[in-house]
Amino acid sequence: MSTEIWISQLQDNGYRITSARRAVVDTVYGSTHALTPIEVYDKARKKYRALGLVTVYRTLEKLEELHLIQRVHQPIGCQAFISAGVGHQHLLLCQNCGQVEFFDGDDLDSLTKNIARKTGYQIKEHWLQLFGLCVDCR
Amino acid sequence: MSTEIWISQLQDNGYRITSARRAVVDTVYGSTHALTPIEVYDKARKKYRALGLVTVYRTLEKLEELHLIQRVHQPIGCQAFISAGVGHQHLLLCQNCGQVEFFDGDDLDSLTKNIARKTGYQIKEHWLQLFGLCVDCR
DNA sequence: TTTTTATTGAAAATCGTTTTCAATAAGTAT
DNA sequence: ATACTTATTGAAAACGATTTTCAATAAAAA
Ligand SMILES: [Mn+2]
Ligand SMILES: [Mn+2]
Ligand SMILES: [Zn+2]
Ligand SMILES: [Zn+2]
Repeated sequence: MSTEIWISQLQDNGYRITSARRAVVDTVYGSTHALTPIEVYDKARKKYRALGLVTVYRTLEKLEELHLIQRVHQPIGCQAFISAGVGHQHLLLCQNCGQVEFFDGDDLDSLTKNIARKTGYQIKEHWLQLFGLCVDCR
Repeated sequence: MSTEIWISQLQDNGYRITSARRAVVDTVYGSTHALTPIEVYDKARKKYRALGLVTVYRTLEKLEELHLIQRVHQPIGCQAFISAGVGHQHLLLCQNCGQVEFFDGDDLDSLTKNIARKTGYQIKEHWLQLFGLCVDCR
């Protein structure tokens, strides 16, 4: 499990592999914190100085399109990205340090059935996110 | 239950009641769809032509501050607002027409306890949102 | 190596939002 | 009612984030 997985995915989808894209991939892949475009830019430029902010936006766009990263919605803003989890998962965020973890095993079936019955809605999907303090911050 | 409730709330908190604010309140209060600032502006200007977009932003800011409205996060964007529910509630959104409903009675206690145990996090709050098709759209 | 063309970063354009500011009008005191 | 104080207003300018344009470059194919 390394960044080469993402690189191959880009390649397999007809995208060329460049130094700029490697720098962005290296930065975002494996980050334990959600990163905004500017944050990606600042970090990635330490690996590849000539990198342009525009390319960060364009690369994030492609990674999101390939479901390799996902946008993280937070009270402070919704522009940050994190590696996408595999399969059906949800996020757990530390309100202090911004660390992100995935969890699965939520069982919302009886809940959604209930709501569907009460409201008449046909429920297609759900967003669930937990906020709290991580082991280091509690 | 009318817009006068919001008007009083504004008044009680030292804000003056103006035609511009009435137009915004009349537009947002009771809307079954989340509205963006521009959408509020377009609708409210039919009630009060001289209204400025700036005032829409400023009024929404105050309504949010008083917890009378809340921001709605969606895949397409996170700038829209809807009347805030009372107490602990969650949103149910129609993916077709954008209608918003509230629901309560979710019991996530055992889930959060589980996740807390597995991850070591101290969980403080949660976001839960359901998406689907409303009665009219299904 | 040569050729093709996707990708690049700089600069300009655009979009949503915020700030500035002088004029106005809401609420209060007279 | 009238005068007074000051919060509120909308227009214009400023701002920050994102997107578009474009000529130069470099990745991949021939
Ligand atoms: Mn789930
Ligand atoms: Mn809940
Ligand atoms: Zn933490
Ligand atoms: Zn609908």
